[in-house]
Amino acid sequence: MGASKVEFYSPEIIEIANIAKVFSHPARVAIIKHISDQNTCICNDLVDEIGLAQPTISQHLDVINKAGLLKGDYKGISKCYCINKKGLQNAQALLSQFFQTATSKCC
Amino acid sequence: MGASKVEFYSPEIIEIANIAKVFSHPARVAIIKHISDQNTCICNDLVDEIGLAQPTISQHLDVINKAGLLKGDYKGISKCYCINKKGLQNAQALLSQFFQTATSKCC
DNA sequence: TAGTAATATTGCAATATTACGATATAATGT
DNA sequence: ACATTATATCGTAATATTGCAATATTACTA
Repeated sequence: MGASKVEFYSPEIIEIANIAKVFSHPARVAIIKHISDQNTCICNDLVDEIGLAQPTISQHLDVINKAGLLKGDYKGISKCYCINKKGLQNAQALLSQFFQTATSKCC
Repeated sequence: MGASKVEFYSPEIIEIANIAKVFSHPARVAIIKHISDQNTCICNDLVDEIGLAQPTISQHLDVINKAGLLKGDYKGISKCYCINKKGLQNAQALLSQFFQTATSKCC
């Protein structure tokens, strides 16, 4: 991020930024889109689909997961990732509330 | 961004990521929030409000502006930034459409 | 025209992110 | 137990972002 001064912002603002950061890389948008399209997913699928190496996909999945947007269950060897609907809805609510307020107040 | 492979993604996905990137830093969220709260704004205000140096604020404003989220008019010496309501609504629409599709399809 | 104030640009240092090869871990099948 | 397969972690190189001091630019004013 560069020399960061994140500590000065309100929790609400930091939360918005953190959510947006998840979607700020096309690989993660593509991953979320692909998983939700499939309803369920295996990581190896993603490697073929997205065109990035397996560790890179794993890393992106971790970011998405830490934001609370994934549910992962092991089914045999492969890990089945699903979108955490509640998490995604929560993210949507936070962003749309921010947008709502901003657009209603602006000139 | 690190070694980047942005070229492989669909225009829709890249657009989502680009919009999200604007909101992915708390300073920019705070700037957008402050400007919309005030309806109109002078950059020097932001320096006091956000607690970053003037060049840094100017840089962030440029990012927000290039995403089409600002309207700037010179009124005297100071530049009056307003939120571009259409741009913000467009951003909101794109994101909420993505969320809508994702949540409706996921398990 | 010189001085002042507001904003933009430049250059650079500090930090964060991204990508991937190598390797570790975990579960399954033989 | 050993090989195989799927995923995670580690280490590191390449790149991007952030922040600011110094400086330039622009508009106003005396």
